[in-house]
Amino acid sequence: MNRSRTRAPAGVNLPALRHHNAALVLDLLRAAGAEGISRLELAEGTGLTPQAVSKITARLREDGLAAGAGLRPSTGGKPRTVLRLVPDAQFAVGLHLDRDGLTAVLVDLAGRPVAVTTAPLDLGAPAERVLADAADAVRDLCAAEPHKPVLGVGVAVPGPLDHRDGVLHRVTGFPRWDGYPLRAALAERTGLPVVLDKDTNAAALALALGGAGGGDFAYLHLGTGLGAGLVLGGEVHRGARTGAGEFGHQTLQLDGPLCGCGGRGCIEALCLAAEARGDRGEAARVLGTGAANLVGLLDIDRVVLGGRTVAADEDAYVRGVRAVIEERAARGGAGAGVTVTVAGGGDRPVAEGAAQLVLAPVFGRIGEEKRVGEEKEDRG
Amino acid sequence: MNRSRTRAPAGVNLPALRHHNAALVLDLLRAAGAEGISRLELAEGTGLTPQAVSKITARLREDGLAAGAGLRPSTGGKPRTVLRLVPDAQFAVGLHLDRDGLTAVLVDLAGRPVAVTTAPLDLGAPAERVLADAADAVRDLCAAEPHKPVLGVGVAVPGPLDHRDGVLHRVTGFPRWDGYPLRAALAERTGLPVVLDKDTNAAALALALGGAGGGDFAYLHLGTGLGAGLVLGGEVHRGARTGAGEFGHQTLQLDGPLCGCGGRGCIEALCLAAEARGDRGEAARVLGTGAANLVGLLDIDRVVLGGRTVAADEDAYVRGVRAVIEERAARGGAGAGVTVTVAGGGDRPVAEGAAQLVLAPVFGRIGEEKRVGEEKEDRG
DNA sequence: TGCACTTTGGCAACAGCGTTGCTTAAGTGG
DNA sequence: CCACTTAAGCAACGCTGTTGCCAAAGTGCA
Repeated sequence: MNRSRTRAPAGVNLPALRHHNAALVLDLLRAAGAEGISRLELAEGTGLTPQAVSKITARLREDGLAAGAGLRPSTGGKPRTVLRLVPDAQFAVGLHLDRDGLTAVLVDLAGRPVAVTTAPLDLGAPAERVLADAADAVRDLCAAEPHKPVLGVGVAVPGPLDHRDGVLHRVTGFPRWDGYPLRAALAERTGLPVVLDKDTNAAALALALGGAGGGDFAYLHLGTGLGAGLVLGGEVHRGARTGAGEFGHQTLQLDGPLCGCGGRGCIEALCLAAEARGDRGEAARVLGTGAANLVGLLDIDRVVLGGRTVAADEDAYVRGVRAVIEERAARGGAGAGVTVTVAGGGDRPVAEGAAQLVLAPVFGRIGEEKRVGEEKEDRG
Repeated sequence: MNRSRTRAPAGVNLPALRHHNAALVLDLLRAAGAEGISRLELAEGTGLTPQAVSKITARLREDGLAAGAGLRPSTGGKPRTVLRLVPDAQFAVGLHLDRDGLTAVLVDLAGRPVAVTTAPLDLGAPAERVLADAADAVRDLCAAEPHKPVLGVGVAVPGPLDHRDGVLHRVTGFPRWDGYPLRAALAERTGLPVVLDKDTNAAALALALGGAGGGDFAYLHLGTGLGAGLVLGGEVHRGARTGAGEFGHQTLQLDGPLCGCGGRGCIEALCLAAEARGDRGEAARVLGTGAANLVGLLDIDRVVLGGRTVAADEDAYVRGVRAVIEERAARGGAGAGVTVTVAGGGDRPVAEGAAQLVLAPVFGRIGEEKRVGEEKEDRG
């Protein structure tokens, strides 16, 4: 009786099944990239029969989402036909609303950016103004690929927010946005579906789909603050209220120095203080200790570092974090085989990840259950 | 190309769809308990049409898994027929192998124990001996409900292990078990399917299904050591190598006192040291700080405490942990509305949770994807 | 008491899914 | 040139949930 509320209705009928399997095939096509993938490999990857894959791919080709891409060398019989995703069949817009700037990007189905816009932005300005700027950026980008369907707009924002409702909370430093229904407002302005998420989650999603291996991982963003994006089981973990990933204010030093949040011994405070006094080794060690805690708690495969502070000296941070994790693993603790890397690419991955928020359902990554029994609106 | 390995083949065909929907209905029937649930409520809960629910429940009734249970009062028309789960249609065995004792329980489909056995056990004894004791306990319990199908045996064990392979790792204090394929060995002995998991995960699963509300939560077990079981998105989070939940050796005090694991400032060391010197308030504060970290990182709804050390003074621990979380929430951090409770029931929930490891797939909770394309063995 | 109305739930027909059995296409190798 | 191998489509099929319709079983007012 109580669980019926906590679990979304997940009954599956035939259209939902069809959509699910098609998304699965599309996901494999995307992962295969430009080199493509054969029908039999798709069958193996999905667990479906080759005949079912043939039917599904035939539909995808009819819809213009897939196309043939040559033949494999024969292995003694008829050579396999290679299929590939048609990346420019559909597009999505990614928007990164930061404290001082706006980055907008139009990506194709493969996630590759085909147009990028950056502009200064004052998050402290009236909502109408910010909204207008954002809507303008979306309109300009859509003009880059006229007559091609744009699936929607993904928006990445710094502060706390609710991914489900698309409502902002107290964006740090900009209390005016508290309770603002950004998703609904932007959807009305643009006439497109809008998805809202935290910037760290968008970055994590971009990394999860960015080719650099699968597995569970944590993206740790160290800029003026410290936050995390978690990918567990191949999906972004947001928690019930999109609050997951509050990494900066984890206590790492009981009764430690006071932090801006009012707590004591927060990772963020310790890390930034060390960085401020020039002790980058200590900053990396603090970050690494927090990362090692996370690795042990969630049993993740990799840690990815990003943000301006890390970018200032990537090597030092990677080595420092890696050292702490490896030391703990060597003692018999968790963390053996965990890789530590940097995200690279500056802030653009955030905007691209925001666009992936829109693309994810197409490939069956998230938001699947919302479609059951609903009719999709078709917008041109 | 790389993602095909990280993601299990999830293609869905018609038998899989049928099983999925039937499991969904069974889950709602279980949640409804003895008071039952009507077809229309099932339809609303699953998102399927009433007619589909009628077909599915008809099959369940034929299989003896569901039965009628009276009528609802009429609301102006034909009264609804109430359906309920038939709990004693099938059973499952739960085994809790602890360092010094063995608890075995036979539960029905509703998760209620119908027979319990406890016996002393020496985990340091030869594997043959431990295995024989476990198999005997299983045989004795099965005799309690003869001629009724037993779905399998769930086994909860303290140390690190691999849930997927069913292989033990270095069980703390008992290095001999390292690499022992307990699942396969016990499956051969008993002739039943066996599922292996950590004791904290089993306890968490029992709590997740134990009626006390849904939502994501963490079970923190403080006994001779400190571990955690995480339930995220309604399912137990194990991580890729079943390593998730290593909570005791999270660093909470940089350069703090040395821990038995070789690290410094581990929660476990700080907490148990405070407890040893009689400072229970400090022990609770340490535990609460770790819990607050976890609440912020994962955005969970509740924290459940358990274990012998907590049981010695439940009030002190609950109040202490709650105080830390509420203080952080009051400052504007995460944790508003998070409840802190104790598990209660001593160690028996672990054995019951172990049995739930076997029942979970029946209700579509976990291990769904393994069934696609495979034929289930039927054992009587 | 009887009739109108509401609500439940099953029967029958149906569209559409992946599967199976078979055929055709398109290569390699002796 | 022929035997063999492998890939991929066609047709028939079983089974899914859905739809349209109707019987069953109540309530409530005349």
